Amino acid sequence: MAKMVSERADLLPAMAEVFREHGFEGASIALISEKTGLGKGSLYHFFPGGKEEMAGAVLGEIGAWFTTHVFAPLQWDTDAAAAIDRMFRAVIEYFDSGRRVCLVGAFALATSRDRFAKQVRSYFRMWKEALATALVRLGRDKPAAELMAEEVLAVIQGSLVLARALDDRTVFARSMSRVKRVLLGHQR
Amino acid sequence: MAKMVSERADLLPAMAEVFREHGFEGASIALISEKTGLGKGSLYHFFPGGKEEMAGAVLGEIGAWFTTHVFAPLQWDTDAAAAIDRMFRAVIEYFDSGRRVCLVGAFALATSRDRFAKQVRSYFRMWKEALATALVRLGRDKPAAELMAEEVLAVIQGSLVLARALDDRTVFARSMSRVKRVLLGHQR
DNA sequence: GTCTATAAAGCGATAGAC
DNA sequence: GTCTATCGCTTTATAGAC
Repeated sequence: MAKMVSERADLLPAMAEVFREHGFEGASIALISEKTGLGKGSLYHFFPGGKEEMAGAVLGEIGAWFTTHVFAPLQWDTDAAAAIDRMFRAVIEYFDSGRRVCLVGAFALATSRDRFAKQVRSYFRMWKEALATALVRLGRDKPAAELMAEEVLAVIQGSLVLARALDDRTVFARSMSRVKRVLLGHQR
Repeated sequence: MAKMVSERADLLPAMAEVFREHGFEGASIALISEKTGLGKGSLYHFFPGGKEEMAGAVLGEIGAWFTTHVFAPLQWDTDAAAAIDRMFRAVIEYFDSGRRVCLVGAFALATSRDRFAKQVRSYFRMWKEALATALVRLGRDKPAAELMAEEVLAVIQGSLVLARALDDRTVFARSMSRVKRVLLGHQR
């Protein structure tokens, strides 16, 4: 077995999965080491700040992914309806139809909220603003668009909670198509 | 300072608060001991099963509270509109207008879900069924009522996530009044 | 029923060889 | 850059005095 040389970015997906499944406190360095296949020493080499830096980096990557694939299209695409449609596709795929938890939402509920408050708030604020912008472009007035955006985010997060609680992935798919229908005005 | 003699039930509210604020893994016995004002020895006297039994008892009490104050009225009250109205009052007060997290929802997202899957599922199933029953009594047909109930629960849970993430308690109040208006058909 | 003392295990983090 | 060994601390849980 050859010794592998890693890059920081390569570790993030596996680390993200551990944090998603076990939460910040539940994700032990031993477990992260096991799931990334890297010894503790190597982990601390890449993340001298320890577990907190690891979780911060994971949140950062999640934020970047959503910025590229969801927020930016919503904000700037001239075809707002198409951007919203793509948002739902991306969300359904990302959260694996409700089988996968939203790490940012989970962190928001837990103790970790305090540690990562800035990143957590920024994630939801950007999403809300981007979606509201798309809705304005679709003809809604600003205040109504912001209320709608807020409700959509709440339904997404709540459906993830409910899907997991009821152990029923149909919940998430159902909620997403319902909300999409409301947003796009029964077009499809 | 006189030595106090406690009852198991008296400890549950303080323990619930610790679990809410720190999650299952974050709630250490030392912290629970501090917040209940009881030594570790006493805690293990009441809960020989340790932390898992403590969390289970807390979930049990939460379930009982909601059964009495929310589920039963929804299920059996002949005035369904009044029962729904009271549900929202109870929920807003219980979750302290969004400042307080839903422990059951938080457990659903975290590792603890697996341990307490039965209690978590039961809580949401009972709530959904009770609310759907009230909606049927209000004139909706069964399938529509169940969909609405599902969405209401999702909005409640999601609003709690969002309120905490954005650190904005107006989110929760706003969502609740919006959802209530939809359910009761713009009556008030 | 309450407490303190303590055991045994796991934790995050570091040191240092390679 | 990777690993193993280890430190120091906290954890859950128990034992036993009162």
